Amino acid sequence: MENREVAAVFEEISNLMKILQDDPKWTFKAAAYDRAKRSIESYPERLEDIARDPNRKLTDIPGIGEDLAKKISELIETGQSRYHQEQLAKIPRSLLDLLQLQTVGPQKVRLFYKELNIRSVDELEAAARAGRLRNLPGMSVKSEENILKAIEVFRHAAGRFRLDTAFETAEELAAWLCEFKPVEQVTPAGSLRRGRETVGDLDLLVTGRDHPGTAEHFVKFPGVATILAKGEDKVSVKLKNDLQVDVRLLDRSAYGAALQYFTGSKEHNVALRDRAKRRGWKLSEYGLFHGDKVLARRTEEEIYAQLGLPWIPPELRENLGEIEAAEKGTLPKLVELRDIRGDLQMHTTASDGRASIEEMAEAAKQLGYQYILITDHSKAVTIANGLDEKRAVEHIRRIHAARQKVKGIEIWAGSEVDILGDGRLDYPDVLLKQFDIVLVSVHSRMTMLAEEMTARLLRALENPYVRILGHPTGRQILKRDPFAFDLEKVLDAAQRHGVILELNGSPERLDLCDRHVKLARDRGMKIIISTDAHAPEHFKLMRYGVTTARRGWMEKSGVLNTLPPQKLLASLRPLPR
DNA sequence: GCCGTTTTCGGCCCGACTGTTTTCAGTCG
Repeated sequence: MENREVAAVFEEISNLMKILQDDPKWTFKAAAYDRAKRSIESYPERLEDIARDPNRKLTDIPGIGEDLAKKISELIETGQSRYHQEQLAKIPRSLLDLLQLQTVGPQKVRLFYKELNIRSVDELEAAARAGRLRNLPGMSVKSEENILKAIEVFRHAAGRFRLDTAFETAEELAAWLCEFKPVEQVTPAGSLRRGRETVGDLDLLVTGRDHPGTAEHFVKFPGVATILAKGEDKVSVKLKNDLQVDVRLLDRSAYGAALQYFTGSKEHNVALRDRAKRRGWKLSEYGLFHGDKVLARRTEEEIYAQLGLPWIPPELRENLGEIEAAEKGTLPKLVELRDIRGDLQMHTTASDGRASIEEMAEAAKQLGYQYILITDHSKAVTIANGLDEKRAVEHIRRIHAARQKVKGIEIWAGSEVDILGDGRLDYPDVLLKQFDIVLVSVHSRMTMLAEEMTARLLRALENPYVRILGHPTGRQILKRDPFAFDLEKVLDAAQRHGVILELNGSPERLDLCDRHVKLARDRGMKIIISTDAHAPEHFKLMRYGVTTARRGWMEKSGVLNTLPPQKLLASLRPLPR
C-alpha cells in the first residue's frame, strides 16, 4: 500500500470523527489524524519499507504514535483498517462528498444530516433549491445560494483528476504492465500526454507479443476496482480512486497512427484528418491511407511528414494555431525540463517547509541546479508560521551562513511576501531591500471585487523591491477558481515595472495556467517557473510547470530560470539605488 | 491520538474572513 493511500484513510477517519463527534475528544483526535495524514503524505520513504525493516520504527515518523503505527501496519498487511470500516459504517458514504463543497465543513455536514437527513450532494442540492436550508441555525438565503454555487463548482470538477495524480498512476500502471514479459512498450496518450492540468481518464497504449495475456495480467493490477470491458484490443477498468483507465493493445506496425490518434486533442485530429482528406487521403487510428495503400503509420513523425508538417509536440495539439505554425515553419522550440537551472520559490522549516536551507540547497545541487531562492512566508500567513521582521532578518543571516556550508550553488535570500488586503506589503521597504529577490503573492481575502483586487495587485507591483509576482491568479485546480481581477491591467503593470510572473509548477496550482502563459508570451513577457517546494522531493514537480509552459508555447528564451545565475539577476527589475 | 515532560497526564496553531450575529460559529489556510 502506497503512502498516499494510507494518508487517504487517515484523512477519511479524521473527517468521520468531525462529522460523528462520538468521542468527547474528537477535535483533538481528528487533528492528530490530520497531522499524521500530512506527515505521511510528504514522507520521503515508503511506509512499507520502514514497517518491514526490523531496525526501524514507524513511530519515528512525526505525528505517528503507537496507535497509528498499528493502524498503518494493519493497512499494509490487510489493505484495510477495522477502525476505519467501523466508523464508515455509521454514516452513508456519500455524506463525505459534501466536504468537497466550498463553505461546507464537517459541522455543516453534521447539521444537514441530523436535521434534514441529507445524505448526498444531490439531496443537499434539492434541499437548497426547495429553500429548506435557510431555516437551519446559522443559515440564511445567502448561505443557501453559496451552497448552490459550490455544488456547481463541485459538479464541474467531478470526474477529473489532477495532472500529477494521472501521471503517477500512469507510471505505476506502466511499471505493472512491464512486469509481464511479452509487453514491449507502454505509452500514456490522451490529455496526460498533452500535459493538460486535469485528466478525465487514462489512455495507455501497449505493444507486445501476447495481447490476451497482457489483458489478463493488467486486470490483476491491485488498484483495479471494477472491470468495465475486456476485449481483444481494449481493456477498460475503473481504479479504486475512480480513475478510468483504457488500455489499448496495439500492433507495432501502426503504433504511430494510434499514438497520434489517441493523443488528440479531438480538435487537432479533426483538423489533421481534414488536411488528409483534402489531399484525397484518409487518416485514422490505423494509419494514413491513399485508398488501400498505407502512406504512413509506423511513427508520428512519418504521419506528420507525409502531411507536409514537422512533428508537433503533444502539448501544442489543441488546434489553437499549431498546425498553421507548423505549416509555416514557425513552431516554437519549446522549453524543456533540462533547460531549467534553478528554482525560485521554496519554503524551509523556518515557515511551513519540511527541510532546512542546507537540505534544500543540497537537493537542488544534486539536480544540477546552479541557484535557488529561499522564499519563506511573511508574517501575515500565520498558519504557515510566517516570519515577522525580527525572524526574517535572522533568516537572511542563516541563508548567508548556508552559503559557507553548501558550495557550488548560489543560495539567494528571498521571501514570499504577502500582499495585504489594501495592496501594501507585509514587510517595510527597509526589510525588503535586504533580500536578494522579493516575490509577492496573495493569500487572503480572495473574494474581493475584481476592481478592488486589481487595484490591490497594481499597488503591490509598484513597490520597487518587488521582482516576482507569485501564483498570480490564486487558483487551486479542481478546488478554487482564480480570484476576480483584470489580468490585462496586471500584465500591463508587470511589464511596465519589469516584474516577472511566476508559473507556479505545483500541480495543485499551475498558476499561471497555459492560456495565461500564452498571453504573456504573445506580449513578449518572460516568466519564471518554480515549484513552491516545501520539501526536497517537491523539486521534481518542475516537470508539471515546464509542461504547462510548453502548453503556453514558451521557449527557453522566455523562461528566466533557464539562464545562468548572473544573467538571471541582470534580467530582473533593477533595484532602487 | 500525539507529544513532552513540570514523566503518564494536560494541552493541543491560530488569525482572518464570512455570514451570521449583536458577540459568535464555522471555514479556510
